[in-house]
Amino acid sequence: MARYEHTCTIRGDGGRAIRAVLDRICDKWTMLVVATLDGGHMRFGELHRHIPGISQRMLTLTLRKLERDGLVSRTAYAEVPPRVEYALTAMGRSLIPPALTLAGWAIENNAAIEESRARYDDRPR
Amino acid sequence: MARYEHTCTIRGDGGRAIRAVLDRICDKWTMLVVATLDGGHMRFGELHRHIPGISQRMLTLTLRKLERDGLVSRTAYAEVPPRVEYALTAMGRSLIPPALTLAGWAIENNAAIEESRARYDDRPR
DNA sequence: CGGAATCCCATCAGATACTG
DNA sequence: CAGTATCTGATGGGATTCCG
Repeated sequence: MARYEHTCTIRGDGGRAIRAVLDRICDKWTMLVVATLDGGHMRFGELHRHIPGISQRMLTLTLRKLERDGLVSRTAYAEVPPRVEYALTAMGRSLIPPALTLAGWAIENNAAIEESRARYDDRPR
Repeated sequence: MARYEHTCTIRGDGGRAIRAVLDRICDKWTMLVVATLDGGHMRFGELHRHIPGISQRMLTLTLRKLERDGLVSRTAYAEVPPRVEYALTAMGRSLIPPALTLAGWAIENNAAIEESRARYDDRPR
């Protein structure tokens, strides 16, 4: 009976909740940017240096999306040269613990998954 | 000082851990399939009916990937008509709690995010 | 410095048709 | 029933160039 009990939290609405979170954070860079900003406010270039592999374009797009969603605040200072600082909002910070939970799972199971893949790919046929 | 302390869990390896989990579960259907299988073993057609919007093709691809990663087991019975049952492995089940944590965050903050988006899109300019 | 604009390609994912 | 094969359009994301 209670078999589907807690599952309903994740897809009781036909998957709308989980779809919402996936649409929000499941691109290549969002989680990484949020995690990086957890260290405090940071400038654009600083972020760029701290996130290996990200392009200027994708950093901009990711930050805009996060700003739009209210997870990141953007503060531009009227200076020359320009200075722009990004920081997590309270809601942005609240995403860190759930993200850590998931990251923890990834670390714990990474080896097992790699093994499984190797086995699958080496299987006869 | 410990400002970056727990962040290192999420991206201390240059983001490899979080990248691994993202690459694994962050497509359109994986989480939904895992969540649906949490109810117990299920046949292909059953899954297809329980996941609104998924195409046969994407269900197949998603299940193959999950099987390869060792999160889902596939059992084919030599019958006519054919019967194939899918179920979560122990590792697959262990993904549910972290997923729930994230889904919970999504539900709690969904409204606030929608509001933020509306405000952002209505802003002057 | 912090972007915006453009071009281009690779992958994702839907629709449809066919099969053991 | 449980897939596979193929085609096609949509999206994601990198490289490059230009600008206030």
